[in-house]
Amino acid sequence: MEKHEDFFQDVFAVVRLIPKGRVTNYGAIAKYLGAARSSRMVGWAMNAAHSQKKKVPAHRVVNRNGMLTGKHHFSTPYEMQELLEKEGIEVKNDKIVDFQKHFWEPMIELAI
DNA sequence: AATGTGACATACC
DNA sequence: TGGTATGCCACAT
Repeated sequence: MEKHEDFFQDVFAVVRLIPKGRVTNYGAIAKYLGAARSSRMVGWAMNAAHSQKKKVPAHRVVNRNGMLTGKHHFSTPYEMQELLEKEGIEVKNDKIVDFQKHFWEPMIELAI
């Protein structure tokens, strides 16, 4: 087996697979990658998403509560919410409305 | 090698 | 409801 690529790259790959209008959380991604307890790393990977040449829809990744905790890391705090709303996701009080409804679970969608 | 960090998750008060 | 504490693990210095 080849050695794993950077954990970051795996995270980015999954995030890019998130369909438009869907969202997921850090824990789910971590779990999908086989590192269920590395949810923090997923968030941290997003921090590096900015340096990636390929765009990473980081706005589709929120915390377990559906809260836009990472919005401060965008160009503007509004960008994240606007992007989500543009995709048909309603955001109220920095929190996604009907989060479960829009939730996208890699484990299922990617049919491991 | 050791220490610090973090866009989380969970537990506790 | 919200602050604090702890576990967790990959990465930066």
